[in-house]
Amino acid sequence: MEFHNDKISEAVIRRLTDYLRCIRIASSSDKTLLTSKDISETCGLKPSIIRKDLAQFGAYGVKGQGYNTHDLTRHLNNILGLNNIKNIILIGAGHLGTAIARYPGFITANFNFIAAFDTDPEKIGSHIGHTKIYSIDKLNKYIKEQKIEIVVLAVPSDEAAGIVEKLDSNYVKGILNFTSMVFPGRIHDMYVHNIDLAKELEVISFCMKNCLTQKRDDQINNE
Amino acid sequence: MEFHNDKISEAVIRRLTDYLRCIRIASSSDKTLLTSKDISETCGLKPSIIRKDLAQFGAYGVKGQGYNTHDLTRHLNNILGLNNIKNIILIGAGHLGTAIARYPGFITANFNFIAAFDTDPEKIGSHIGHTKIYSIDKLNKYIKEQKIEIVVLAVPSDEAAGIVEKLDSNYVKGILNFTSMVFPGRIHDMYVHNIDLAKELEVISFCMKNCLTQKRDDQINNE
DNA sequence: AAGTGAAAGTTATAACTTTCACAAGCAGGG
DNA sequence: CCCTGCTTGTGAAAGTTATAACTTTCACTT
Repeated sequence: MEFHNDKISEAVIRRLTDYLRCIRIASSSDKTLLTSKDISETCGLKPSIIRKDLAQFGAYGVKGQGYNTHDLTRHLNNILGLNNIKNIILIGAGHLGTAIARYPGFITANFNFIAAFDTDPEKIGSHIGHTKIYSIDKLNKYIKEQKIEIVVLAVPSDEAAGIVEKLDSNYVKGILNFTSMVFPGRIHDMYVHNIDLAKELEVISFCMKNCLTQKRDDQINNE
Repeated sequence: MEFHNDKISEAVIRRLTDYLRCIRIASSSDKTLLTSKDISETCGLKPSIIRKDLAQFGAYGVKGQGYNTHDLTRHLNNILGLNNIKNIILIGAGHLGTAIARYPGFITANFNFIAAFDTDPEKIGSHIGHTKIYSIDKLNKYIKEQKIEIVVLAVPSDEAAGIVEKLDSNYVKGILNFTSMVFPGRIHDMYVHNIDLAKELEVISFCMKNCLTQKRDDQINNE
């Protein structure tokens, strides 16, 4: 990779994905150049930080003009490693798991649900879209055979810990955890990322009442 | 409210929700006291920041002992405003919307989906659990009548902007946006919170490759 | 009833992030 | 071919956050 700086925080990465989305939205129009101001208006961040984030990875812009949407998309995809298709699996084919597997955004980002796993005998053998559901007994065998690195976990919360514990960490390096179970950032050298939908609602609910400014990491006032 | 400090960042709020979840998980055992170290081990944060976060809102702990799980839960729920039931609505009763409405974590956090809205005539009149699906034409009428403050948006991405634009901002103050559409933090005085499931996968994918440390806001190394 | 250990609360500092302000430089027009 | 306007890229300053180290206080023990 061609970028010089040696340390990038997760916050920066999150913003890069935002920029990518903003470009996607904007490029539906015929504009071929976007300025940091343009992007800032879509995603609500300040132009200065957008410029700084992008400059960190190289001078992608043209002074006086802005950023070429096509080039910038390519660069961002490259930084984020989204250029090649990554096979991932789904564990738990309930309502949420099914919805996740069908979520169109994954395809855009080049993630492919190659298989799903569940305990329910009625589900085993059926499909979610093109993704076949297998018995969870075959999970680690499949992981090994297909060298699966990323797993999406959408089982009932009380089953989550047991499954994570058993996952073959020789192959699995990342877990996207949609259960209400909380895991520390790393388990057996696997990177775990917790997403709790209710949490997001809790945050928004608090922010609604207390937020005064409109920036991302809001400063909030209480009496 | 009894807390003295006047500024709280969103990051703190996110951590508070984590603590709440950690307590929930831990309190299934018979422990009545939890230390900052206990909590740190479940959620992967450092004990010092947990103590600092909690101390900011008052001295809830007992020196030498830890935090009383019951008291701390009550305090955290109080800070986050989760003690009373909040009626919310769902817009878009597709796969994702349906899964969200069924997500058990919302009930725990006292959020109640009082109604859902969709354009599909076949869905209108049917139910997701106890939540009835109405025509989207009746959306603003319903918002006004029921004084809805929080809306969960799970429609196809290309419909998102149109719906947000039309929402009655006299009542709606918070939008939880599950579409791939990106909104700035505030629109017409409504606080918008974007959740893109693919984004989380993008972040984890990057972190997997590059993360070296195990803390939340990871420091990442590239060559 | 004093002593001890353990963990909360607190403070100071280091690390990191964001913001501002300005220099640099490209494109288009005259 | 230079001049003008505009936006990037950057370096320093401001602001913010996390961390470690320290002090306090409680409960339990003897």
